[in-house]
Amino acid sequence: MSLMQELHTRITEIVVSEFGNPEAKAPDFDLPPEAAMGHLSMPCFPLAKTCRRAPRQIAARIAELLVDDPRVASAEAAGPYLNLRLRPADWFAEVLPSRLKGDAGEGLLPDEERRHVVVEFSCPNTNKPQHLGHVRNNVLGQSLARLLAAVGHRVTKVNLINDRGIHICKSMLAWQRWGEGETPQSSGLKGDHLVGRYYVLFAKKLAEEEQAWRAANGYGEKGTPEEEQRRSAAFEQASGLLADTRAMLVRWEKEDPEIRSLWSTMNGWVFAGFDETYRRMGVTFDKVYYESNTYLLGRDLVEDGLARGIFERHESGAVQCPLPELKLDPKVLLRSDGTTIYMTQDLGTAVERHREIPFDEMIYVVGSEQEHHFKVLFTILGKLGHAWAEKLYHLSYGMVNLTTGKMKSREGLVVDADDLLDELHSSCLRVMNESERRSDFEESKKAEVAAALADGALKYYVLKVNPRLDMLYDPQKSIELTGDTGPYLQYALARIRSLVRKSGLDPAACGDFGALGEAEEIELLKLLAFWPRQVLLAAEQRNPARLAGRIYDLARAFSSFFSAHSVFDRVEDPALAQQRVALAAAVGATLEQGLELLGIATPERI
RNA sequence: GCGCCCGUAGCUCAACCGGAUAGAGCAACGGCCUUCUAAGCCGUAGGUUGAAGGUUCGAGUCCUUCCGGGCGCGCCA
Repeated sequence: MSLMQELHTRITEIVVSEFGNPEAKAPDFDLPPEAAMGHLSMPCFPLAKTCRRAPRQIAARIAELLVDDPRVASAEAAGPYLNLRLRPADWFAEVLPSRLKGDAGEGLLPDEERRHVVVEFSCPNTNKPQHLGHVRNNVLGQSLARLLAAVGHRVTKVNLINDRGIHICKSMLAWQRWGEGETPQSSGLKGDHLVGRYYVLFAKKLAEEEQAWRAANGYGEKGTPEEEQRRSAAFEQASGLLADTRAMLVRWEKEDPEIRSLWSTMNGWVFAGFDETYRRMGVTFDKVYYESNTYLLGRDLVEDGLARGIFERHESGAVQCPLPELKLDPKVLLRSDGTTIYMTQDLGTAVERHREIPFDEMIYVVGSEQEHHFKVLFTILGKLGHAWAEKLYHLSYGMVNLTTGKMKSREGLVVDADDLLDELHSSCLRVMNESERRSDFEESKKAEVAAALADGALKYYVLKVNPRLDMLYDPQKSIELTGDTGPYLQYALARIRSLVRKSGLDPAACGDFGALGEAEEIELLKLLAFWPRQVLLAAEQRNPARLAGRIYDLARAFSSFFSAHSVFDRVEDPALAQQRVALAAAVGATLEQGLELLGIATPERI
């Protein structure tokens, strides 16, 4: 048990014995708002009711009884708050070795709370390259998976690629019609970018067709909203391009060899492109599924539900699920022509997934615009009698908006993931080339470091924002490399590594910490002591942004310490140098763990 | 119309599920490299937390109403 835990237990004992309240449990320790107040604080308000005593009296009494505790250097009541100071040497001796070894400590869940968690994320379409929205998804999913694993869960990362459907046929049709046999090789384009180009081209040709159609029908002027809606619907019926696309989908479903061949060729290009982007971002999966293999799942499930009276047949012939508990209209699960829809597939996929991987919990990392869909999905699975439906969770994240407005992939108004990484890469290179300190870097080394920094800049930019919120992407700000950024964190870590290396001292060889005690050192100690709990909280709340903030706090505290004090150079007392190196190394190990949990690269030198 | 989410410094975001004086970065201004990495550090300035009520020892956080914004409510995916 850690010192903090011991003291917490001790305080609970005091509360029980002093105030005769067997139910009471001391509130969690907090950091006092001012360092001068002490190391730990505890508000005593929550105890007031059950102890039937004023908070300040409780704080005072606990302080009184703790003064003689050998683990405590000082204990005082500041009004209703209890402020404690530990003996720094003892606290350092406990925390530093533990952080150096990367012990999870309180950050590790007890065996009975560990689960097998499936995290499904990324799930791209094969009709376009990945953009910033996908980046947010990838980076969130990857980080969440690592966080959950870090606190003791077993995690399976899963990707379900949307590789079929009418939208895929659009890029296929455009390539077939206007591509003139262009390939990634002939064009020098990454496969996903090439296909994306034809998806955009399709949208352009369709818009032209619609314009011509409107002109021919005398719809030059914009009508009322109702009229416009009718016209759009009429155009959808009249469009030759759309009709051809639908025909292509039918041929695809009939496994027409020509269409299937075109499909696998173009998908192959996209997969190769995706692989490169994933590799670049350090995103990996334990299992990859393809919708072309799973899209038929679910029909039997619906038929079965119909037979069991859970679903009903509408007079049109469609099968639907009534949803009075959500106060919603019935959700159609099979169209009147018997075909399946998105929801049907998701139902089938979930059931199949649980059969294959008997998870305790599954997290879908999907944009917030699908909250309604998942609410309905989980409800229907529950109605079908799957107890695990309660263990499904939609990690809903907000949209990434641009300073110029919304992203629209059909119109090519997106920030492309690869382009953005390239831009960040050259920005990092430029800074390195301008720096005299880095004049001895080899060119290949520079490129390697720039890649790592670009990785950190992008991921941290995305991860530091609470997933739930929409975020704004500002191209100017995102290539900033100073201040609250990924490179700042990576830089702090690289400095520590260099420092420890140059000191020639073994951080682990340090047994005594009596020389430490400067304000900046204590600040670091507190952050390190709370670290395992922060990891646990971030995992519990499924919020990497929480951890990102704590990593930044730690890096900033170290930078302050580093500016204020010499670690070993010109430090007279060898014991002090040794202890400061151990402190630096412990911070380094923690930063390293934190960055790893965010999926951010940690270059040795910067 | 109904449902969900958001509104904090000029801008982008924090605030450890209700705790002490709401914090960072960027932008602005002023300092700090013959010493362990200046992608750094220190300082100045910047706020009626959209508005009004309420709940309580205590509210940016919870409740109500209003204002403003986003996203949904397909036999599309």
